[in-house]
Amino acid sequence: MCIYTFIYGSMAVEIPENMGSECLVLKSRRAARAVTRRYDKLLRPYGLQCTQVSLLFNVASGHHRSVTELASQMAIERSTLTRNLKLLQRRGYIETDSSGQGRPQQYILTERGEALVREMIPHWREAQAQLRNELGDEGWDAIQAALSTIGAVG
Amino acid sequence: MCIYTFIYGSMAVEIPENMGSECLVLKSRRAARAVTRRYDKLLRPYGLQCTQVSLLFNVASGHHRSVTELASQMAIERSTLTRNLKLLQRRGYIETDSSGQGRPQQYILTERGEALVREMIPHWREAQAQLRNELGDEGWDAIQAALSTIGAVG
DNA sequence: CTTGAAAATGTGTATATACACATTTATCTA
DNA sequence: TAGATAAATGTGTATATACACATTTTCAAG
Repeated sequence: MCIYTFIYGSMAVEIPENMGSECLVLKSRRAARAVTRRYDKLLRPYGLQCTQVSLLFNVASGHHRSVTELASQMAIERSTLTRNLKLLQRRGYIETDSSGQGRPQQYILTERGEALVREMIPHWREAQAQLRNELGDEGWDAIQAALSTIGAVG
Repeated sequence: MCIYTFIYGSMAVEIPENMGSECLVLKSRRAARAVTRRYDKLLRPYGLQCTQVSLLFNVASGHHRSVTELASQMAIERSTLTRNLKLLQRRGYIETDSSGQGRPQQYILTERGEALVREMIPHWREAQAQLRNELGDEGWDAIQAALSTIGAVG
């Protein structure tokens, strides 16, 4: 692996040359920031931030029976998810399903949340289409595949 | 675009079928979380979190003359970077270069920071190698290319 | 030298993320 | 049924991120 040496004060520090260009954690986080900013810019005029919209979509899908299960599906830390859910709940978009008796907390949409989901879907589609157009079909597909792969890193 | 309808309480809500599998913001954030967790697990025993290590590497590289410039290079919000730098400064790894007279704050490594960088480089390399091995050379290259592309999304 | 624009940084507020530890509830076994 | 075990959630603490607005410094035009 190629490195380069640069003089730093009185000492020489060797930083791997590919640190900036190949550091997976640096690049994956930068990518997430860039995409988030873009979606936020497009969706913010209509209400929530994109992270909350995608969480709302996941709740709407209903493929979960507990917070723990939803956290597992989204590959997000459970306590993080709990707090994000509380925000949506405080704003009246979701609520816990009181019909169930067990310990698990199943979140479902309120009427207001349903209305918001309906409103946001076309804007979300527009954002997707815009980026797909910018990246080209090939680029888009390659990116989707790459993100699926690293999203599954254990 | 294909959608499916599911019954939600008394109403039917239509969520795009590809919402979960193709939402770029969901997937890019999930990928960043996964990679971050992995690097953190590998690097934490040696001190800092991976986000701070990569920031430290960027400071060490010295390709910046101000916080604003560094923020631009890293595609990170300036006020975010400011706070992250303060953390490293509080721990004695970096300091502001007092030799310059202008308004810009140029952060440089302290001796302690230099020692930490030297210590972390092999561990960072090991983390990179481990993931590359898991993903295979082809997968690795494809991911690198994809992340470069979306990281540049304006 | 004054003034006004531009550059750079600082701060308040809010959300997103994760780990460690504690608490509560459900379930199984003897 | 009592006690142990597992499942699910709650909470404290710390870091990461961004936006909006304010403040400070620099610098050029006049």
